[in-house]
Amino acid sequence: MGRPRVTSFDVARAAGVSQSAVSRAYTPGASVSEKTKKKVFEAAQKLGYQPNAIARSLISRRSNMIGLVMADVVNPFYPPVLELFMRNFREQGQRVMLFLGGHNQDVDELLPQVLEYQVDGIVITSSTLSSEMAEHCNKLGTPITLFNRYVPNAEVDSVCSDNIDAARNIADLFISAGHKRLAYISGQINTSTNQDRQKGFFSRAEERRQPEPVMAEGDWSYQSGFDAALKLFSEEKVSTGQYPDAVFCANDLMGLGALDAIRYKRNLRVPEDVSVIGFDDTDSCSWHNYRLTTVRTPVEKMVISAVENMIARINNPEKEIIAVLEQSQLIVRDTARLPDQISMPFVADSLPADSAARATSET
Amino acid sequence: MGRPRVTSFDVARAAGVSQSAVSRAYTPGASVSEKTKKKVFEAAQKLGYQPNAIARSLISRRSNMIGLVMADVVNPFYPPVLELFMRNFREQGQRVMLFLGGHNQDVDELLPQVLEYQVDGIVITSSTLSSEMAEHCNKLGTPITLFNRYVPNAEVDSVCSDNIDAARNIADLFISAGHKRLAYISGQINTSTNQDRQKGFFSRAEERRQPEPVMAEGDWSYQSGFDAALKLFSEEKVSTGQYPDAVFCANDLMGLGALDAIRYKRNLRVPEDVSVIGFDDTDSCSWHNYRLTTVRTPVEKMVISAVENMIARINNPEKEIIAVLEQSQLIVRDTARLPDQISMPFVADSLPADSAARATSET
DNA sequence: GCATTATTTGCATAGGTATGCATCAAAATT
DNA sequence: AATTTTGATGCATACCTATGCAAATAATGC
Repeated sequence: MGRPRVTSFDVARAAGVSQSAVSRAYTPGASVSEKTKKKVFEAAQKLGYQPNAIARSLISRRSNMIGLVMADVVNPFYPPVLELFMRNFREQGQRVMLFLGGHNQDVDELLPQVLEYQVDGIVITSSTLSSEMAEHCNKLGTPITLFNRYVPNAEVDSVCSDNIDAARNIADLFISAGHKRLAYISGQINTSTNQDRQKGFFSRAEERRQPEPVMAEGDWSYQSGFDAALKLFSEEKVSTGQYPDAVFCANDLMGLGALDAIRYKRNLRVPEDVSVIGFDDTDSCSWHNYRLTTVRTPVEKMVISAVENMIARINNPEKEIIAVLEQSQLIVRDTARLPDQISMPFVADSLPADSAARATSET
Repeated sequence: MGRPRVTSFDVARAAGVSQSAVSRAYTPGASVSEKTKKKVFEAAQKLGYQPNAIARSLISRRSNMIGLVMADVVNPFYPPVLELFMRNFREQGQRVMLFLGGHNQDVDELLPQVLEYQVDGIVITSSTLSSEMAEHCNKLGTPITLFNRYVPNAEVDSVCSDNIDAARNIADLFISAGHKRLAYISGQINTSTNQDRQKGFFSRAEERRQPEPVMAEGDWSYQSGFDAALKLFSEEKVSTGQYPDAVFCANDLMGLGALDAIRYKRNLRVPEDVSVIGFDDTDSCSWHNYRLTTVRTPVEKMVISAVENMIARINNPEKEIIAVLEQSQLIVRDTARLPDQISMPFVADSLPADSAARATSET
């Protein structure tokens, strides 16, 4: 199948040096004179030689490949995460083998395929693996980092944001601002992300002696948020005034769906009649027609932590296991009435006053 | 660094067979008895053995890895493309090494890194490579497929959608529906995608003896579409009635931005005062508040073509070069007045009449 | 039961690079 | 000029698996 390849031996012959010399020419910091280096590169250039990373990996026992297991690229939360991982791993000289489809049960089946390729490490986003599998990887010496998933007592690193805490804060904000009828639109109920957000929201409401929030089930999608809101704001409830006055949506997509339903199907005003808060700070939240108040996870910081830690562990397998837990911020826009005192870190993302002016002034 | 690995020799010893037998046990269709196969797998199980794909690649000259070069994962057009590629390549037993950041000039620098890993093939989305680089890959026997980019006379396969034709059709639709003042909001002007869409739109307008469409420059982002629309619909133009009555946006994101600007900043009605058409059929187009009429590229079909062709070429390097060109469809929603006779393939994506009813009936 | 064919098995080698060790040349020291 | 130190080079081997070939075994036909 493959044509005869140009190898380091060919280059060596053409350059009049040994194969070792060729190898060293391509190894930064190896012991080679500038002169032979030059000879080697010239010969390589002429022959169209490229070092074979596969062969290198075999002998050096370092593939410089990271296996990245992603749950759901289509959810707009993930593309930026993917991009950040790619960029940061690349800066560390690591290539990325991508694997999709990581619901928890899948991951155990997927990992052997990843391990086959002798990746230097594995990052798993938003899914967990069995403890047996973790043990297996550990035995093989392949480090694993969980991103957005925490496993107590497990032998794996993890980098998460504190969903429970953030959701508790949202409850606090709603209540302190005087909302009386809280509601929650859930993500897929069996996911840990959803469970944490729900738990935080409900538990804080209870602590502050509020009636239990009403809940409608979604699946993270826009349409499910839209539908869920139609249920929470049934025409009957709207006509009797017995509709929620504060809705926490487990992610932005559902938040936007809910917004559209509340405003355009039920003709309620946001935030005057109803406050809505989302989660993730997806791009579309800042679109002019939405301006959804939401929670931003420090994704960049998290990815950088994950990558740095992975590299450190590859270089030192004995490194102690870490469990990073980052705090989120509230991104204040226009869809929620908030108390004077905001009880969590926040950023006001107001529209630049001159935006329209600037844009038109150039015509 | 790496612990001592479990190799096929270890398994062979434990199973009381030769290393060849172990290898064959893992090779589908190889000549091994069921009995030894069983012995091998049991020993492998006990030792935690996994075949080493790196070593296999080295000798078999097949890495079963595809290099996928993506331009811009953050643009919502691409995540579905990525997912499709992942799924289809996986079904063909191929893993994917992902590489980001492929603007044309980058690709030539990026490819050597991809080739190092002896990938069986390379897919490049939305970027081109120099003819020298194409020649280089050709010499190495590494097939290349361009996705969404066509290079006349080049020695590479390509799978594209016909942007020019689609844009011509949009112009036709606008004109036939009686629009008089056409406008175009461009993507980044140096990209071929934008150039094709622009060329098609303008050339057809000219052919039909319309005044040249006015144009505002965007960069594919929501905000740039918003800003571009503010320019096209300056307050002065709006007050004198001299604003465009039909806007073709080079992608959906800009289309949505334009919609928001036109409706909420300029208080014009869409589609009564202005028709807007986008491109790509991104998810958010179908959101209730937008319902953007747009053009859908047959992405799935294209990815399947690209993958099938790649596999075929890997198995037969002498296969003739193909250049697939798929037609797009119009997705009819609510943002454009259209003629009675629609001159291109189309789908009416009307809101399900019972959607709201169904959603509320369950409360 | 013997000859013939089909199926398994093991041996030995190849695939392309990195690296410890020994050798050798050059530079530095006295 | 003789000796030590430094740096460059080549040799040989290891990394782990796949596969052609020959030998051995099992299955088949008569």
